[in-house]
Amino acid sequence: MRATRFFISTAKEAPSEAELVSHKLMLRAGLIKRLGSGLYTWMPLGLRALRRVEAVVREEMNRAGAIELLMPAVQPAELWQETGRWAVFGPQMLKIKDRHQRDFCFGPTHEEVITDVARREIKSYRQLPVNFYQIQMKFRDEIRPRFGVMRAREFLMKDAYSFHAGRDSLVATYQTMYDAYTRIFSRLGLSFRAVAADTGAIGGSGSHEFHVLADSGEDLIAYCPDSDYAANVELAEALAPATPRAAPAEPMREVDTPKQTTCEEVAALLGIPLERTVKLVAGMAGERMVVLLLRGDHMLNEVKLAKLEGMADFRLANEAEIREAFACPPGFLGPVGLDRSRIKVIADRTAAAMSDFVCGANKPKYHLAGVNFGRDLQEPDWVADIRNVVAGDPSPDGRGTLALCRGIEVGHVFQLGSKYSQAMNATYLDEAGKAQAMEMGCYGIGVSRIVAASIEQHHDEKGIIWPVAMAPFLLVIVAIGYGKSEEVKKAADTLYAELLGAGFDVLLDDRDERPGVMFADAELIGIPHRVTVGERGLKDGTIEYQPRHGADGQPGKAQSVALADAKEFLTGLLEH
RNA sequence: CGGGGUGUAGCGCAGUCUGGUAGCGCGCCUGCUUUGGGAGCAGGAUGUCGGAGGUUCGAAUCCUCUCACCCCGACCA
Repeated sequence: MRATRFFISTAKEAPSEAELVSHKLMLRAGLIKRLGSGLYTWMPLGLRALRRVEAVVREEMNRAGAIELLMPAVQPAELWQETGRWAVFGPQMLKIKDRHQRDFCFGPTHEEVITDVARREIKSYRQLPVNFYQIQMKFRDEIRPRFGVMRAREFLMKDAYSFHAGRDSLVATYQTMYDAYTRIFSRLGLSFRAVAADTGAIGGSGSHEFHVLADSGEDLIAYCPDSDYAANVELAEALAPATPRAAPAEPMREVDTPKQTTCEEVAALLGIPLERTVKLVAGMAGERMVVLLLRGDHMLNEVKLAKLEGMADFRLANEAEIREAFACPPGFLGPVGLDRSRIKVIADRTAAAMSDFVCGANKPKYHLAGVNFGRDLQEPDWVADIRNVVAGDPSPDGRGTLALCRGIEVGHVFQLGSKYSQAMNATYLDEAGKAQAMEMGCYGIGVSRIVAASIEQHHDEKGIIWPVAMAPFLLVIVAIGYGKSEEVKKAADTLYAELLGAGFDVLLDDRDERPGVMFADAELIGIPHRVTVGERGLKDGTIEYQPRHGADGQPGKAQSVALADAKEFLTGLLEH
C-alpha cells in the first residue's frame, strides 16, 4: 500500500477525552474516531489491526473444530421472553421497536438465538456435539463506557456456543476451547493468564477468564508465581491460618481513642501493627442485623459473602440502623457485649484465629485492647472466608504464596449446562429414543478490546508497538525525497514491488513529507519493521533497516544494509 | 443513579470573574526556500462561542432551562 493512496490521520495531541495510554494512542494514530459515547468508527488503519486479530481468532476456532455462522444483530423480544431474560437483563439491553411497534433488542449476546437455531436443526444425538461461532457486533448499554474501545457500548465479539449429548462431551469441548484460546492469545503476542472465575448469574459449573496482564486492567487477579494457580480476586480463596489461635495473654482493657475512628488511626495511636486490630462491618440480611469481623487490614469480599446461606441480600447497614443496634456511632463499634440473640456474628477465618486483639468498645471515644474470643465474648456464630486475598496469603493449592496483579478480560469460557436448552426446549433424541435437553458451553472473546489491550501492554513514549500478528502493516519503507530524487524513487519502488511480490504487507511512505514527520508517524503507528531509503545511503549503495523494537525490550537499533542484499535480508527477517 | 468537571476553528487551549461584537499554538490552503528526526519566511481560509429562552442599547461573558461529553463512585460482563 502506498501512503499517498491510503488514509493516514495522525495527530500530535490526543483529544482531552482520553485517559488511558491505549485510548490516547489509538486516537493519535488515527485508528479510531469517536462518534458518541462508547461508539467508534474504525478508521482504515485501525480496521487492518482489527481484521488481523479476527483472522487469528477465526483460524484457531476453525482449527479447533468450531463452525462459523452469522446471526442477526437485531433480535426479537419473543426469544428473550422465553428464557425470562427480556426482564432480567435490565437497562444494559438496548430495546428498540420496529414500525409495527413490535419489540426487539440490539443483541448484547446470542445464547437465545443460537439455542433457537439448535432446537430447529438438531434432532438426534448423532448430530452432536457441534460448536457454532460468529464474529459479530454486540451492543451493551454500559453504565459507564470508558477507555475508548476497551469498554465501548458497541464492540466486536467472537462468541461460540457448543451443544452436547452429555456432560463428558461438554467438558471435552470446554478443554478444546481453553486450549484454542491459549493458542490465540499466544499468537497475538499477548502476555496473558487464564484464571478461575466466578460463574456469576449466567450459571453453570466451570468457568475461566483470560486476562491480558496490565496495570490499567479493571480486574484484580490473584496468582501463585510458584504454581499455575490463578483466580479472580472475587473467587480466590483465603485459607484459614495454619497456626491455631494463641491463648489469651493480656487482660481486656479500655483504651482512650478520642478521635480515632478507623483501625489505621487506632493502630497508629497505640503503636501496634494493623494486623492486631479487628474491624467490624455492620450490615442487614433481611430484617436481621449481621456483624462481620475482619482483620483491620483486610477487605470484605461481597461476592463470597453473598454465597453464604441467607446472605444473598446482604447490604451495609445505614447509620440509623447502627445506632439502634449498638447505641454507639460508627467508628467505635466492636463485637464485645452484643445481644447475640438479635445480632448474628460472622467472623472471617483470619479474624476468628486472632487473640489479644484491639477493637471498638461500643462506647464513643473508646476502644478495647487484649480482647479474646471465648473469654471476653462468645465465639462467632459463623466462621467463613469472607475477605479478599492479599499479596502474601498462602496459595489455595498449598504451593507457595499469592501475588496480585491487574488484568484486562479478553476471553471467557463457560460450561453453561442446560439452563438455556431447558428454558427453550432444545432437545435431542438419545440412543434410547428419549428426549434430552442439550448440554451447552459458551466461549467469548472481545475482539475489539484485544486491540486496545495489546497497545496497553506494548507501547513506548513514541507510540504503539504492534506484535507482528496484529500489525496493520508489517514493514514501512520511508522514502526520503521520493518526489524529488529519481534515484530514491527507483530504489524504493523496486524494493516495494519485490516485497509485495513476496507476499508481505508493506506500506510505502511516498508522501512529500519531511523525514522527521515520516519517522514519527511510522513510530506512532507502530509498524514492526522500517526501512529508510534516502540519497544519503544510496550514495554508498545502502539503505537503513531499523526494527520498531529490539528483542531485548530496548528500542530497535538501526543497521545499514547493501541495497543489493536488501530483498534477501528483509525477506529473511519478515518470514520469522 | 450519586458526586465533580468541561463544552469557544479539525485538535489542544486562552478569553467568562469585571458585558462592548473572538484570539493563540498545532493542523489546513497558496507561494518561495528547505529535505536523514515533527522545517523557515510571506500570505490566506475556517467559528451559528453545545442548544433554547431571558436580562440589556449591546451577551462567549449575567440569569433560567436543556443537551452532549469527561472524571470518581456504585452497578455489570
